[in-house]
Amino acid sequence: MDFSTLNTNQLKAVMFNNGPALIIAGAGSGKTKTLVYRVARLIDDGISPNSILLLSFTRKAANEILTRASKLSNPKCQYVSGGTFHSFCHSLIKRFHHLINYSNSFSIFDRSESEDLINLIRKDYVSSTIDLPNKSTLSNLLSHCFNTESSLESYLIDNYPQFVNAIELITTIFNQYKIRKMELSVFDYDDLLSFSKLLLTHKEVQDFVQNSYRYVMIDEYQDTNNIQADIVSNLLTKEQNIMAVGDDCQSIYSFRGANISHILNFSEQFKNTTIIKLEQNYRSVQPILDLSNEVIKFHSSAISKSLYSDFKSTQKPFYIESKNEWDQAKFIVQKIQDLLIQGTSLSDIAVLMRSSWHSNDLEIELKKSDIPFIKVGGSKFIEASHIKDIMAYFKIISNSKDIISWSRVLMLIEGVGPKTVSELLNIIPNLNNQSINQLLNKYKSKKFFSELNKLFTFFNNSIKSPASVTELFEKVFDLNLPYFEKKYDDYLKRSLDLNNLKTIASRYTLLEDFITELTLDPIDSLSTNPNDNSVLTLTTIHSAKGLEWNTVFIISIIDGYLPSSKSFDNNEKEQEELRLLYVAITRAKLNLFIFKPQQTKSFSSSTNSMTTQHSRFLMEDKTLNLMETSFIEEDYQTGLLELNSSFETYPKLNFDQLSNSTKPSTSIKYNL
DNA sequence: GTAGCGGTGCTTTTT
DNA sequence: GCACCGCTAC
Ligand SMILES: Nc1ncnc2c1ncn2[C@@H]1O[C@H](COP(=O)(O)OP(=O)(O)OP(=O)(O)O)[C@@H](O)[C@H]1O
Repeated sequence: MDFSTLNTNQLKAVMFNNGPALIIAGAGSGKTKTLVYRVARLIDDGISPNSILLLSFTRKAANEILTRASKLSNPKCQYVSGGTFHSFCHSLIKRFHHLINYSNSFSIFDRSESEDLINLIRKDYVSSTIDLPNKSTLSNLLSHCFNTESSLESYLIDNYPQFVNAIELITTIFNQYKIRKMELSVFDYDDLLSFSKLLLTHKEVQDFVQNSYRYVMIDEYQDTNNIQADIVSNLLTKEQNIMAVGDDCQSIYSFRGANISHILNFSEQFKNTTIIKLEQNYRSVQPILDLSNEVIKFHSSAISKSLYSDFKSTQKPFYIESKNEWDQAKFIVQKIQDLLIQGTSLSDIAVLMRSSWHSNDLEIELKKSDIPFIKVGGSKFIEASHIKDIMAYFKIISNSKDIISWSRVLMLIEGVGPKTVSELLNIIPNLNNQSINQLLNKYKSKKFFSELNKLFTFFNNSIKSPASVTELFEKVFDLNLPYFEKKYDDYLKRSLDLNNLKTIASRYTLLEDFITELTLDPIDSLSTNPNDNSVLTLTTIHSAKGLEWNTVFIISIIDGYLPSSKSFDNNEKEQEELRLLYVAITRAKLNLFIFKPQQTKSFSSSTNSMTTQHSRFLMEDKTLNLMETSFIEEDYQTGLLELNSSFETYPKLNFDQLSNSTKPSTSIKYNL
C-alpha cells in the first residue's frame, strides 16, 4: 500500500493497532480519509473483513468508505460490516429476535407510520376537557425523551407548558403504543436502539458480537447519543479496539440526543486512550477557513480550533444580498451557467440550506433552465403519498399484522371510510382462512364488497405463495392503478415515481430486504433527470455532513432561518445553529457564496413579504470584512443580474476589486 | 358513514 | 404546499 499521501499523524492513526483511540480534528483535516486507509491497512495486514465493524452516519457514507478502501488495497474491504447504528441494530435483532419475544417477520415503522399508530391510540383518549398534543408532537415527545434520556415532565414544562396537565393521558398513550407495537410485531427507529441495548445485556449476544468484531470504528462520533455510546461500549472485546473519529465543532444532531461528552470524556471512559489530532485542512482555500474560524469564535464554550490550509487564494467568500428569494434563485442559476461554460461539472457544485423548503424558488428556476439536480434532505421519496400507497401492499404481505398499512390500503376503496376500517382492523391482526370468510360475509351486501374481496384474495394468495419482487410489483401496480388514478388528479406526474420505485424494487430478490432497506436508508429524492450523470446537489446542511464541493452556495441565511427562529431564547440550540453555519462554510473547497434575501414570503402561497434581518452570526465587522459583500441588481438592458456595491448597511467595497469579480463571465482566479 | 368542499394555520434538522 | 378540521349533501 502507498501511504505517501498521508501526513505524520494520519499515518499514526492508520498504523494504530490495539486499544482505544480517538481522532479529534477539525473539518477537512482528513478524518474520513484516515478511516479509509485504516480499513485498507488492516485488511492488507490479513485481518478478516468480518471482524471489522464500521459505523457511520448514513449507509451511503459507510459504503463509500469501504469502496474507497477496496480500491486502495484489497476488494475484500467490501465485506467489512458497515452501516449506521440503526442498520447494525436491525441485524442484531434479526439474529436474536427470539430473545425478546419477537417473531422473525417483524417490520420497522418509519416516523410517519409510527405517528399513525400513535394517532390511532390517541383517538381513544381525546376528551373535551383536556387538550392533547397532535400525533407529530406526541411522536416528537416520545422520541426526544428516549434519545436524550430525559423526563417527559421536565421537557413538557420547558417546551409545551400547555400540555403539562395532560401528562397522565400522554403517558397512557405512550404505554399503549408500546404494547401495540409488540402485538403488531413492529419496531420503530428508537426501538431498534433500545432493544439492541437490551439484547446486549444477554451473555449469548455479547459473546456473539465480541467474537465477531475485533475492531470497531465510528465516524462522526460527535453526533452519537448516550444510547448509541452505550451500545458501542458493549460491543468491544477486552482489547477495546475502538477508533472513534470526530469534531466537536461539527456536532449538529443534539435534537436527537447527540452530545459531545462522549468525545470529551472518551479517555476517561476508555483507559489508555491514544488521542491523535489532525491539524491541517486539505479541503479549502485559506479565505474560506478564515471565515469559518471567525464564525466559530462566537461559540460560547471554547471548542474552537483554528483551521489552516496551504491552499492560498486572494478571493474572499461572497456575501450577497438580493431583493428577494426569486432574485437569489435567478442569480444562482446564472452563476451556475457561467461555471458550466467555464467547464465546471455540475457535480462539483452544491447549494446548501437550513431547511429543505428554502430552495423552493430555486428549484423552479433550475427546472426552467434545464439544470438537472438532486435534492437531499427534507421529504423523502418514500414519504410521497402515492409511494406509501404501493409500499403498504408490500408491507402487509411481509407482516400481515401491520394494521397501519392495512388501513392505508383499505381506505383506497370507494365507500370505505374510517368507521369501516376501524371495524376491520379489530379483526385483521388475527386472521385465518375461516375468519376471512366470516369477515367478508359481513360486508356481502355492501357496494364495495367486490373490491374488498379482491384485496383480501390478493393478500391471501400473496402471503401463501411468495413471488419475486418484480412479479409482485406488477401485480400490486395493476391492483392499485384504478385507486391511483382516482385519488390523484396529477397521477400522470406521479406515475414517473412509480416507475422509479419499480426500478428500485427490481434490484431485490427478497421482499423483506426491499422494505427494510428503504426504511433504514430512505432515498432522498430522485434526480430530476436520472439520465444525467453529472447533477447539481441541493442539500440541507445536515445532509451535507462529511461532504465537499468546489463551489458552494449557502442560501437564505437570514435571522430566523439560520439561526432558526425555533432556537431563539435557547442558548444551547442557538449554539448548534452556529455549528451548522460552520459545517456549511467548511464544505466549500474553492468558491463560497452566502446569500441573504431582503424579503421572504411568509408562506409560499401568500403574496405578502416580510423584511428580513441579517443572521446574528454574520453581523460583526470582523466577520463581514472577511467576505466580499455586494447586492444583486438587474441590468435593464441585458436582463442579466449583476453584483453591485450599493450597500447601505455595510461598508462599500473598493471599486476595482468589485468590477473584477462581479461580471458573471469573469472567472475567479486562485493561486493554488 | 362517506365524500368533498372550503377555511385555517403552520413549515427544522434525521435514522 | 399541505395537513387538519368542520360542515354539508348524498
Ligand atoms: N494528507 C493529505 N494530503 C492531501 N489531501 C488530503 C490529505 N488528507 C485529506 N486530504 C483531502 O482533504 C479533503 C478532506 O478530507 P476528509 O473528507 O477525509 O476530511 P474530514 O476530516 O473527514 O472532514 P469533515 O470533518 O468535514 O468530515 C479530502 O478531499 C481529502 O482527500
